[in-house]
Formats: sequence, structure tokens, C-alpha cells
Amino acid sequence: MLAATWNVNSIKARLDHVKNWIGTNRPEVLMMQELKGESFPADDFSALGYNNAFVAQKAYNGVATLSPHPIEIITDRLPGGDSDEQARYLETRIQGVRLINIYLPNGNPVDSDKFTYKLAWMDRLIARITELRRQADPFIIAGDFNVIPEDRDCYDPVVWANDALFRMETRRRFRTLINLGLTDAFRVFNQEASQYSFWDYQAGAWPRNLGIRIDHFLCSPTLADRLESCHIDKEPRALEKASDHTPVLANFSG
DNA sequence: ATGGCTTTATGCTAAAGA
Repeated sequence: MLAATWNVNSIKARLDHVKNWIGTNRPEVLMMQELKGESFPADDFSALGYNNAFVAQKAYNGVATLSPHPIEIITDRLPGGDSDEQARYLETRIQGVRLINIYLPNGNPVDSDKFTYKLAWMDRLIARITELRRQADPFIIAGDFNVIPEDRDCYDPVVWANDALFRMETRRRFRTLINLGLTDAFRVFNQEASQYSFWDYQAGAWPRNLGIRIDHFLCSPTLADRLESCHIDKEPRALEKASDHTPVLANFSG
């Protein structure tokens, strides 16, 4: 099963890029983040042979999962936040695999309630995954985590030291997820530094390769055993009017 | 980055992103 995650930074602005990418790669699962609007172009993806599930809101956030296979929606809210209206979580089942598509809050600036919200959101995610780990059900969490896991995942750890994506409170919670028995799929196959999934639009970050790795696949143990490859596809980042993120792909046997 | 770009919204500028 070929699965992919891609923060598209507006599905409306990126529709042609996404359609072309699907046509070239034909993933069995595509999890997208930052739809940035209430409407979703379901017909465009139906025409390519893809079913969809999505959760969206006006202007911000929004996640969608596409597949040529039937999609069972388990929940479109991260449990534990009754007053949380933000469209950042979509849990589905496709081909017997639970696919958890997330757009984890950015959290900047760190002296604001946005950082508090981010950390609380991560605590809720940890609680949800703790519950799922009590079951045998195989699952994948994929999406824009807004977490730089380690020094080697950014171009300059000093620059990022006090950023919400790299603060110790954030990284510690990411490690807690890993320590529940999950596998960072990308690092199974690639131990090199400077392997990025995001480059800022500003200051020539892309041509200078000043990026960060914040889009991740975390796999439960039985799916980690089935991992055949995981890589970052940098090609879409080089296009005109590109998203600032680029797709990450993971392939599983069976 | 104390913000150099991009997107949304119903706009003549602000907010958010990372």
C-alpha cells in the first residue's frame, strides 16, 4: 500500500498540482492538510477514481483523505476537546488500516495561548494513541506535525531553539508518542541530516535548502514491520506557485 | 525572522503560517 501525506497550503490554490501528482504517483492513500476553506473539490478527485473524506472550516486548517478504496470514517475530531472546533483531525479506515490524518497546531508565538493549545492538543493525541496501542488494530499517523524532532531535522538548531516547532516541550511530547512503540518511517531508511519537507516562501529558503522536516509518518508495530520504503518527494516544491510543503510517501507490503 | 512570501477573507488591509 502506497500512502502519502502532503500539506497543500490551500486545496483551491493547489488543485492542479495535486491532481497532476496523483496522476503520476497513483497513491492508495493521500492525506492532505491545510485545505484552507469550507468547500472541497470532491468531483475533481472522483474523476480520477478517488473517494474522499474531509473535515473543513472557513479560511484555516482542514484535512482530507483520498483513496481509490472505500473509506470508513471513524471520527473527524480528536477526542478530549469538546470546545475545540478546529478542523485538524480525521481518523479513517482503509483496507483494514486505521489512517490518522493530522494537522497539528503550529503553536507560535510560544508566549501565547497558541502554544498552550498546541501542547494540550499533543497531550490529547498521546491519550488517543495510548488507547489505540491497547488494541491490536494497525494504524498510521501521518500529516503536518509541526514538530522538528531533532537537530538534524532543521538547517540551524540555534535559529529554531525557541520556536514552537522545536521547543523542548514539543519535542518531548513527540518522543512520548514514539515511546508508545511507534516508528518514524522516514528514519528507518534515511539517517542523513538536511532531509526536509518544508521550506519557507521567504528569503530564498528553497533555493538555499534552508528547510525543516515536520511532515511525518508514525507507524504502529505491525505496520512498521510492513514498511518497504519512505521518502520525501521534493519535485512539487520546485513548481510555480508551489505549496511550502512537499509530499512524504511510505510504501507498505501487502 | 524583530518577518524578506503566500493565502484567505469580502478587502482597499489583517491574520496566520513556520
